[in-house]
Amino acid sequence: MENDAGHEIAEALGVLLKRTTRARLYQGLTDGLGEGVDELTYPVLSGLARSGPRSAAELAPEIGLDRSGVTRRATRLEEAGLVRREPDPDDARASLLVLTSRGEETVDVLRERLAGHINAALSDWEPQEVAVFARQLREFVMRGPFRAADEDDGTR
Amino acid sequence: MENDAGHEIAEALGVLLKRTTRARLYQGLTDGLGEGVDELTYPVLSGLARSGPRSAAELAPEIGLDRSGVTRRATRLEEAGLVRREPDPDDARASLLVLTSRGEETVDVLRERLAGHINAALSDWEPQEVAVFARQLREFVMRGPFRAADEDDGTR
DNA sequence: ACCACAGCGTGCGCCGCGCACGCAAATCTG
DNA sequence: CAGATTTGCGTGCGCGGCGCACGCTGTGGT
Repeated sequence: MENDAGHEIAEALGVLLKRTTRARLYQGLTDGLGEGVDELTYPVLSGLARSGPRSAAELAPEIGLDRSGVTRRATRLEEAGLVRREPDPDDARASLLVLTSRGEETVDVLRERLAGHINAALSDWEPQEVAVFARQLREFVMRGPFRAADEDDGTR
Repeated sequence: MENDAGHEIAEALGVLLKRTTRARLYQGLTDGLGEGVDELTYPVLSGLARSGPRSAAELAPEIGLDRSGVTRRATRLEEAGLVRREPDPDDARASLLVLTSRGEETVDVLRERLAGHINAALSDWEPQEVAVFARQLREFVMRGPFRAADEDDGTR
């Protein structure tokens, strides 16, 4: 069945995921950004930048990890000075993860690098083609079949 | 920068990768297919189905793993009766990984399930929209910024 | 005031991976 | 043809990340 788009998408995703498993996001994406930040800690940074200060437990399902995993990664970022732990003003036992100024700078750099690599790879596409693809991919990811089991619908 | 497609794609990929890290491909994708097959061994099956019998070392860069990792996964599949090791007729020290009939059936089932889930998720898209997206995604994966460091160009 | 409960961080065990070693076969060299 | 080097495979070892379960502290209800 050659013209079955589902198979084609599945195949492409398979290759993509295998690659990103190893060369996680991009070779040397986090070079020169200090010790704490790597492919593992980046999702924490990105999540915090997207949603503002949050607790580790609240961040966990979004990253697809246990709370303990987020705690460890956040600790690494804390030691690197990119994340700060603040007591939740509403709940003294909860501690909020907050990006420091250096953390915000770092995530900005990472985002810029990522977008740059992607735009460069798509430089020979038609601009409207790229725009369409971006919207479709976003839609596919949001409504597609890859939703985690215990994930809220993103409306916050 | 709202209309920068690079950022939008990067964001979507980030969410996708985080999700697929945990709920690897699809919840319950490998249910009822026996003990040996899971999200880890699937790439081996898929790779063998795509390229025919190959050695573990030859398969490794495509999966993004060390040879030893492929060996272990293949061993698991072998124990489950989905993969058979055959001595390479041209080289007695090399052993080729070959899908058994059950292995082929299994990978067919998996492919069908994956394509089914994807098509279902995209059921409210225009058919030509889906086709365009599939081609673009394939193009993006093949020529995009996520190539592994030591990977051939796919032309075989 | 007491008591179940919620939230966090951490020790423990598991699992997968990369590295390096040993063995067997092939290829090279004289 | 014989010895030496290279190639390819599988496996033992150590490392690192993860999930689970525990203990501790604070919260809310009765």
